[in-house]
Amino acid sequence: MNQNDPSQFDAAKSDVQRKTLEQRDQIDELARLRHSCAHILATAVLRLWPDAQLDIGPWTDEGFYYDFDLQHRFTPDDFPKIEEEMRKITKENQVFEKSIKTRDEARAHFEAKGQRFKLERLADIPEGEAISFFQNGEFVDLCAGPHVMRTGNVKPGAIKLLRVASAYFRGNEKNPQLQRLYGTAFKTKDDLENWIKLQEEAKKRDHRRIGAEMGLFAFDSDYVGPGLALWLPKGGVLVEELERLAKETEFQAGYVRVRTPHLAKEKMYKTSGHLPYYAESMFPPMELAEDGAPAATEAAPAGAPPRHVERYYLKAMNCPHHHRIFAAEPRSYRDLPLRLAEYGTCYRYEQSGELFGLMRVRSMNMNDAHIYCTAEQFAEEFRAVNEMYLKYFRIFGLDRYQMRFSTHDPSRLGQKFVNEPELWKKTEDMVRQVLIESGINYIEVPNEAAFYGPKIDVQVWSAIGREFTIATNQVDFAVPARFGLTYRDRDNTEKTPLCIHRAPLGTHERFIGFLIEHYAGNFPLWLAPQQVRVLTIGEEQPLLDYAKGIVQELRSQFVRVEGDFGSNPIKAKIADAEKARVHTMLVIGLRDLEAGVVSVRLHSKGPQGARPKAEAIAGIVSDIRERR
RNA sequence: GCCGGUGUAGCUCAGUGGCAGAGCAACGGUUUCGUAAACCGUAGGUCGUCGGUUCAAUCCCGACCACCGGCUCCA
Repeated sequence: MNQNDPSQFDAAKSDVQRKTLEQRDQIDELARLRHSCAHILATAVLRLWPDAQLDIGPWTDEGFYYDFDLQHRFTPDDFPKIEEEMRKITKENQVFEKSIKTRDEARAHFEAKGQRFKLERLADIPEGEAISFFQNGEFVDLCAGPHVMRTGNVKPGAIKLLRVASAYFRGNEKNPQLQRLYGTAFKTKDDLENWIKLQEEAKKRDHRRIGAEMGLFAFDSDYVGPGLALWLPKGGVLVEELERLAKETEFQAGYVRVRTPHLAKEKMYKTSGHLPYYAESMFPPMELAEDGAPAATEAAPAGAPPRHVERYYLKAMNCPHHHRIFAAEPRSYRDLPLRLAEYGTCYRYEQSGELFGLMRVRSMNMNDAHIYCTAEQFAEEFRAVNEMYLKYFRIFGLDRYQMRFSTHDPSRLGQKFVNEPELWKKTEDMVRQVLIESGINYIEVPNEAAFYGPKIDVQVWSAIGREFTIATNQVDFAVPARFGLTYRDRDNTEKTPLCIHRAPLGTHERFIGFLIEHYAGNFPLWLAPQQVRVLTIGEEQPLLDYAKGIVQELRSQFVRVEGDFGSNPIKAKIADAEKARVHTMLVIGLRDLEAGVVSVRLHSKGPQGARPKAEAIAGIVSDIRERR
C-alpha cells in the first residue's frame, strides 16, 4: 500500500471550529467551562502583558488553549503568576455577556485595539452570519461561544496550566508562530486531581518507557540514526509473532508471498507518479556512475565525457515493486485475483520534529499486500479484506476503532484526483456497500481520497488516549495503468486490473508501539516475549532436575521458557519475574516435586494454585496455539 | 523543518567555577529462602559533542547533535 504509516488524525480536531452557532448551543457543560477558561486565560494574560496580540482560544478534548503573540517568551515559570490571576478572575465572578455587532463595529473595535489576528479571523466569518462577541469584565472577544454564565462557575482550584507550545497562525507553517498556552479545567478540584493521576498512570504506559524497561527496542541515533529502531531480542519476538499471524492468516485467505529489494531506480518512482511530488519524504537518492563507482566521489578529469549516472532510491512504499512482479509474467483472467503479500521494509525521511518513538519512524516494516483483480471481483475482495481487519481486531481485543472512508471531490477531478468520474463513483459505491453490509462503524470524509482511488483508514485509540491511524485499505484504479499492467481477459482483450492496497496490521513499528500501550506491556501469553519462567525454592539436586525437566519439555514444544535456579530467595525471584512481566511463573519446591505438580502464578494476577505438571504444560501449549 | 525545554553511571535522579555523588541494576562472595525485593563487598563516568571565557569549566557563553512538549507534515 502506499500510504502506510498513516495518521491523518488531526482532521477531526478542526471540526470543532466549524460548528455552527446552533450546534454550539448544544456543546456540553465541560466544553463550555473549558472554553470559558480560555477567555479567563486571555483576560489574565492581557492584565499581565497588555501588549499581547490575541488569536483564538478553543476547548479541546483535554482542556483548552489560547494563542498569543507577544514580546515576552512564556515559560513554565510564568504559570503560577498567570494561574493566580485566573483564580482572581473567577473570584470576581464576571458575567459572560453575549452581544451581536455589525461587521463595521467589530472591525472598528479590533482596529482600535490593534488586534491584527482578530481582524483576520473576523474576515473569515461568512457574510450574513451573525458576528457575536462575549464580554467578561474588561475583556471582550470575538467568539461564537458557548460559555458558562459567570467566571465564578469555574472553581479556582480546578484550573491548571499545562504547557507552553508554539503554533502557526491558522496552522500554516508559512504564517508567524504564536505562543500557545495549554491548560485544562474540570468541574471540581477532585476531577482535576483525578485527571492528574490518570496522566501519571498514562506516562507509565508510554511505549517508549515500557520498551526500555522490557528491552523490546532501542534507538541509537549516534551510530544508526534517528527514527531507525533496533529490535532487541524480546521485541524481535513480537515482530516474529505478528508476522507469523499475518502469514497464517494471509495463507488461508489465498495470498502468495513475494520478496522485493529495499531500493529501486528513479524510473520506478517517476512511473508510479511518486516523484517528483514526494521526493522530499524520501531519503535522498544514491547516485551511481555507469560502471558502478559512486558518482559523487569521482572528480571528473577535465575534458572527460560526461558519465551516465543512475539514481537509486530507498523505497518509501512497496506497491511499485509489486506492480513489477505483476508485470514479470503474462497474466490471464484465470490468475486473478492475484494477492501479493510481503512484510516490506520502507524508508521515509520524516522531518526530525515528527519522529515519535515507534509510532513515527524512518524505517518501517509494512504488513503490505496488493490484490490485483477484475471489476467483478472487487466487491468480494474488498469485503474479504475488511473481514480480515475485524478478525485481527478480535484477536487483539481492540474494540475502540473507527473506519474513515475517504472519498473524492468531483470538483477536483483531474487535479487532486484522477479524472475517471465513473470509476470513482463505481468504486466508492462498492466500498460504501461493503461497509454498510458489514455493519462497520465508519465515517465518510469527502475530499481525502488518495489521488488514485478511495480509501479506508482505521483509527484507533491506545489505552492512554493516543489516537492514530493504524491501518489502511485503498482502492487503486490508476497506477496499474501507469505501469502498463494488463491481463488477458476471457474475450481475448488486454485489460487493466484494479488494485487494492491493504495493510491491516500497518507497520510493525506503529502496531507494536500501539500494542505495548494497549496491553501496558502485559502481553497475552502467545505474544509475551517471556512466556514462562520456572522458579525454584531451594537448590536440592532432585528439585533442580525436576525444574530442568519442565524447562526442557516446554522448550521442546516451542514455549519461550527460562529457569531461575539461582540462590536468591523466592520472594526476590518472583519480584524479578513480575518486574520483567513474565506471563506465567511456575514456582516449584520440594513439596511440588513430591506431588508432581507446579504452583502457577500469573503476572499481575498472583498465585493460581497448584496443577499437575502435565496438565499445566498442556494448558500453556494450547493457549499459545490458540493465541490467547 | 519551526518554537520552547532537557542532556551527570545501564535506569531514576542529587550536586558544585577548584579530586564526581546516591538508590536500583551489574559483578564477586555469604545466605537455602513457599509467592513483589536477605546481607556484605567490588566495579562502573571525557558530566551529549565541539569551540570560547578563565590560573582552573560538568557548572558561565556560543554553535551543533540527540531527546522531550507542541506546531507543521505524513504517498
